[in-house]
Amino acid sequence: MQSQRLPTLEDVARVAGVSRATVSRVVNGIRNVDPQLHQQVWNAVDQTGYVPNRLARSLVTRRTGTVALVVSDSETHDDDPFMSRFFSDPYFGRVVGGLMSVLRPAGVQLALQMVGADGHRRLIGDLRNGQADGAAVLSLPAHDPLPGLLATAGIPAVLIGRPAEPVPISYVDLDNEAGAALAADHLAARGCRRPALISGPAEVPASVDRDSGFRRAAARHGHAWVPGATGNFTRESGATAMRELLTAHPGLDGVFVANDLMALGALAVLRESGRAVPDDVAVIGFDDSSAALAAAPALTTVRHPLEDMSAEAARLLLTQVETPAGRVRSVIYEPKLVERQSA
Amino acid sequence: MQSQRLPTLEDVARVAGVSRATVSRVVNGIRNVDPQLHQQVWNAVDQTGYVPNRLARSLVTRRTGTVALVVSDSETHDDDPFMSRFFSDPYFGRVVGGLMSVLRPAGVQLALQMVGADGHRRLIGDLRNGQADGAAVLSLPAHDPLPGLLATAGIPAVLIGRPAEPVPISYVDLDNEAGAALAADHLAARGCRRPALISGPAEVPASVDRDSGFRRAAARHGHAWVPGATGNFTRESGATAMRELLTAHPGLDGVFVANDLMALGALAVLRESGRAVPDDVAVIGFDDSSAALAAAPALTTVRHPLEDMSAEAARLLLTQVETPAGRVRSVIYEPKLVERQSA
DNA sequence: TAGCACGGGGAGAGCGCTTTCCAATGGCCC
DNA sequence: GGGCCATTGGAAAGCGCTCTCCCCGTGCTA
Repeated sequence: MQSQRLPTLEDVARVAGVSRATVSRVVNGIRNVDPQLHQQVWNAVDQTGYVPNRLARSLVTRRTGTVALVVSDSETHDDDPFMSRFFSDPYFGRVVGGLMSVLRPAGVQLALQMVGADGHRRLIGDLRNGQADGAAVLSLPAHDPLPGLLATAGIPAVLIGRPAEPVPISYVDLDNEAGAALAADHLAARGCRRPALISGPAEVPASVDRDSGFRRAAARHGHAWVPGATGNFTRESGATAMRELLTAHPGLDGVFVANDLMALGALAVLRESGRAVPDDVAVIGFDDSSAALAAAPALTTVRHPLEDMSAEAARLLLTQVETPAGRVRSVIYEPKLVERQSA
Repeated sequence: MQSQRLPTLEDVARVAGVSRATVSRVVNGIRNVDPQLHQQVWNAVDQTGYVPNRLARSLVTRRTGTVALVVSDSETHDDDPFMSRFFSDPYFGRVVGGLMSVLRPAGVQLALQMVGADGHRRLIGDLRNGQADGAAVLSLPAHDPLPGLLATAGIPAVLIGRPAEPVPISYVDLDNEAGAALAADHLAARGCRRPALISGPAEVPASVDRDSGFRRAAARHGHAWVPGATGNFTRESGATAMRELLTAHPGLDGVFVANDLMALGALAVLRESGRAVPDDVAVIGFDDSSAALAAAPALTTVRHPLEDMSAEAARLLLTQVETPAGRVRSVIYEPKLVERQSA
């Protein structure tokens, strides 16, 4: 192990026979430098194997070339198994992939930050101190103070999914209402007479929108009221909800499930109960996650372009980092229905 | 936006009426400081809202409190869609979740680093410069120079999955051979007479082991030779492989698939072909990822305790960071069979 | 020929923190 | 009561880098 001192600017300068300042200029491509010196410096860099120290650089430039992906879970605790569930959910990976697709070409790195309720102050402090240039926020709990704190602190930040309370902060989101309406329309078009609904947690904005979007569209098709049950976006909760629904309304012939994972659970229960999908009961999911294709029958679902949205979030964040004075912006995506076999 | 200068140690010192050094000692809990001053300092910290600047601290301590999760894909390019595939694969999320379960309580942060072949030198440089205290490496390509480079540079690092070539570096891995043998035994126990095999890419060590493990165990059960096809760990490739297999060996009555995702594809093809699972053909997957439960019928599979392994990797990494002189270590996990409905 | 503008390079002051070294203080023993 | 050690706080030297000044030299104009 060669934990020798690493070459610094100073060393390169000595080898090249110039001053630190000049090496810095050459390395950063700032200002014209005499071509010959320029060459000398690069030779010295190669010779010494110099790599600029990002930390030192960031300390003075106040720029890190890193953005944070903040996963805010102020309501859960460290020992809560929730987190592992969250990471293995396809959701997380899609977000990371989308962010990376923009960040990587831009040479920006991604740091993962998980914060609980106690970590907010610390996080804001670190961010303001230049721990990262900005933050993409995945806000899990329904009423999260974090977006507000970020806005107040003037930290470049973009939310993935709109905040529960209005906050002057940029975000990308999906038109969840429209997506749910798509599902309702499709069910109606198939001739469903008794649609039902499995919603997500009532505090999550996306759940609420999917719920109301579906009900409103169903109403347009003459269903003044639609029976519903609630889950928490996990497979198991979807199964439970489906069982409830079946007990209370054995005659239902279509169900819209607020995400694919729950739909998977619903599908399993339907199968157990001896109902054929889609012939006896049509099922529509939401997200078009990898789970949708894995399902049998393959899930008809509402496509949630999470990768695109995350990529856009990264782009917004990057511009915001460039131009801190810029306007707060939001981009809403239109969902579309992906028709497969379950409905 | 209050982009005022943030309070520094200096400011706290002024407010508390002591020197910077004293504040530093108090904040870091180093050496006994007079209890009264101690209190004064903390008051001043609260009053100013001081948060230590991690960058500045790291610059001098040579410790960052961050480890990197390096995803090495030296064979792919930026425009390769491979990466998005990788992130949405359950694999990635499980690794992150496992690492986080150890890192978070330890107050260590995770930075995501993706490097292509061109980025190696840069990565090593950054790491040595103290960009991160160590690296957990997810090495995708078969013959990756990165592990060797890390070892030579003396950077604390742990591989998740053993390196293709022997390299003096710590790693955690699964006994893939044993896992595959489990599958073969189970198939035999069910009375399969014509087992087949869908393997992963031939260059990936895990694939090779699963392949040879299965064949060896099958041989013990009297199957001197087992027909096989190869995929690349994606669902689609699993479907293709299954089709090939079915064409060449229509009479097969059991198949071991080297990962769950491919098994999903295989299941779909089997269904199309009118074969019942497990009655006509028994299917066993590998990984016990979330996909296994989503499958219909639910997949019998070999459990790959990736979260535990990643957590252990994080632990190894952390000790290695503490004790750079420590021995190179490897931890091998034992797989076990999870019996569900597909076999 | 004197004056001036401008391009290019060096010196040095920090960025915010830790940590070594030293001085001052107090307590204790002889 | 004086000397010595342990304890505690301060001064200051960096960590490696950027960037503002400032100076020097060249080439042009008047």
